[in-house]
Amino acid sequence: MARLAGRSPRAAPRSVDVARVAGVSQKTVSRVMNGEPYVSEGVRRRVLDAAEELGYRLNHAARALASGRTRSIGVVTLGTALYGPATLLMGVERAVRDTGYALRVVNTMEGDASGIAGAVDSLLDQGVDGIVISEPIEEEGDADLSLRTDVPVLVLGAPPPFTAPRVVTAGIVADRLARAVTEHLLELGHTTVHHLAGPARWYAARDRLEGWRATLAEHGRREPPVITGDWSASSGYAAGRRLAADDTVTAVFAANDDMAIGLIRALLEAGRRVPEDVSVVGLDDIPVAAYMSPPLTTVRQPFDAMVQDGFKRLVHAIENPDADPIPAQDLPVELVVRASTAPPPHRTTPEHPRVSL
Amino acid sequence: MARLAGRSPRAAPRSVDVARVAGVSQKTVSRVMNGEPYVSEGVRRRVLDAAEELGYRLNHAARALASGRTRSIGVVTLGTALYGPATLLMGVERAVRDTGYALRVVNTMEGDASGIAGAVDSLLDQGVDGIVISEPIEEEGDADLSLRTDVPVLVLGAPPPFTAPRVVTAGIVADRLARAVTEHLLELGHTTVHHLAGPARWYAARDRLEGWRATLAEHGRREPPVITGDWSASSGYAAGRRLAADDTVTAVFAANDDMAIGLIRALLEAGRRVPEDVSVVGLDDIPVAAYMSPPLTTVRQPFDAMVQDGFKRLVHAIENPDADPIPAQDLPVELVVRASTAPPPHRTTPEHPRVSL
DNA sequence: CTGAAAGCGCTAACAC
DNA sequence: GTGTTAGCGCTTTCAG
Repeated sequence: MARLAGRSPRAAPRSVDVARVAGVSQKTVSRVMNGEPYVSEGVRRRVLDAAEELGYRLNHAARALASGRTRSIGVVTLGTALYGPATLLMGVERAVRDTGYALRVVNTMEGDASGIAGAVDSLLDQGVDGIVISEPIEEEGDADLSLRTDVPVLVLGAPPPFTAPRVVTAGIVADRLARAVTEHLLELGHTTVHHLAGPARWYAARDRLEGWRATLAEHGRREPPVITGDWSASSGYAAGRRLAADDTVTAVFAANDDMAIGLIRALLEAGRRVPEDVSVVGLDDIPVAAYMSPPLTTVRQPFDAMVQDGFKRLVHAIENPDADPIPAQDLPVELVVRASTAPPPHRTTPEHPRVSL
Repeated sequence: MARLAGRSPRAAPRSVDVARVAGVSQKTVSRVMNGEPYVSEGVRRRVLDAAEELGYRLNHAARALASGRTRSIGVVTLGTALYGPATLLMGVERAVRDTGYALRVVNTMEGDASGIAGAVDSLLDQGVDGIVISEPIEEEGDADLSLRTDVPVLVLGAPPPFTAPRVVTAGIVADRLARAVTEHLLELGHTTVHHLAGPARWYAARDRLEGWRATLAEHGRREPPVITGDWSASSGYAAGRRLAADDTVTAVFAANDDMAIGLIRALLEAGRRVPEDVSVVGLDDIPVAAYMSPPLTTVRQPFDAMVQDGFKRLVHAIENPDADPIPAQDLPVELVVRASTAPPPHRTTPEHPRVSL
């Protein structure tokens, strides 16, 4: 049945209403709203004025239905306020707003049944034009995740072995983070470096683990057993208690700053001095890292550049389906040396009878 | 012009396609997809099977256009990875997924021209059914922000003087956070408490400032000059350098943990012991707070409960436009006493000759 | 440079 | 319980 001849007074104005006021066709209004060429300046102004006067607001649902594109991109994040993921998400929001796309967010929680694939699915379901997966973690079953997607996908952080038609990745810093840390410690004179890793399911944790391992191997150093935490300061603390008992430990690389902080606390409580007895380095450079006692040596990832670069390439892939993808940019890693690292204690005989300096 | 008789093979299946396969009308498919009653079990199964077989996926844009509702809610956040805002956002994501709504995010950055109103506008523009404003800050011009919105709005964190048709707020912890801290310090025997506030534009900062001020007044204590930071550890450090120079300072309440951490570092560097010479308490209980040296005394906000409660009420307001709003729940504040607070140093002459107990 | 007509895929309202 | 009919407000295609 016809809705009604004279629409309810409070109904939102439509483009035809604007057209009527401006004295043009509805299609012309559409042209103006989309910034299409071939509209004379005079008409454009009239339309804009009419729209303004009526308080016209384009209906995105109608546009999406008619055009088949939603002009929105979806992001899959972990449901945590962890520094890395949270910073990345904010970066994506910032990047997206400049492009005119809207942002839809869905998160996977660790141990989530449907996982990333489910999240991607729900995004596809909502009809996004592109997808960003931030800090992926490994799914339950298959190691090789194949995304059944026809929209471009950007993977931020350590890229898992995704199989998807149009994937773009960013943040090829991969093992360079771990390498920078490990080499710093080795250069300081430590015989070897211990590693407090992140949860094995996180690709970011694996990258660091492998980078550390490779660096040690290249330098012909013994690889001590790995300890695994869960990114939290409390897991770092637990690890620290174990490590403190072993006085061959002189250098530890924690996979993130939170764990490094917990670790240092445990070391200190056990009477091991940092950095005199043991050097500790974290990763992230969280805002408080510089204000620890001692100030934490750490590595910083170029989150902003990473997101910006990745996003630019994602949008390119969305808008130029057939063009070649833009190559990824090479991003710098920044080692921030502060006071939690130092040369190893001097060893005369079996043990270290030595004070600072 | 007609698109084409036999749709392109790769086109997504529509509900009519499902209907054809299931041997029912298109409307029945719609009923099944929406879980409407009055569909026999047999038909429902046939439809579901057909949908599954075809890989049918409901078109949300079409649904939104036809129904006038998008089943999505928008969130306005600050573009920061600060603990409070980030945690709140994650909470909202978690809450939203259980309700079947989709989430759209837009962020305001501090000093943003359009500010919250602009963000709300862009959300309205995208057609959301409800809006969440997390941790609002004051806009450029007007103090009294009136949102021209017809959808319900949930304000998380300190509610500003919003004027909007259908606002719901959550997190009435308001001055209780500051009160808990200030009273804790006073009970320890400190004559007064200094305050390192957050940026004045943040309503959350004001709440804390006022709570601290009120508590001091109630106890008849002198109110020391306020120092203002920007939530960062480095601003806390700067404040700490100033405070360290004044040895009448025995207790400081920092408006968040990051600033408290910077503050403590500055105090320590200046040779003032924490907590023996000066007690410091933060606010948030960030994950590393317990692993500082000394472990930080702080207050924790019930973020999860706050979001859950608020969100439940928002959805209620969306789905029952005419019903009375659900009253806000009273939320607890949790003071976490660790080692950064202690009774004030013993003073022999002018001041309080007293030790603990 | 501008306009007319025909849908996009779904839900709403009403029969049967 | 189920089907029919009319749009939702845009973009698209093709004529002018």
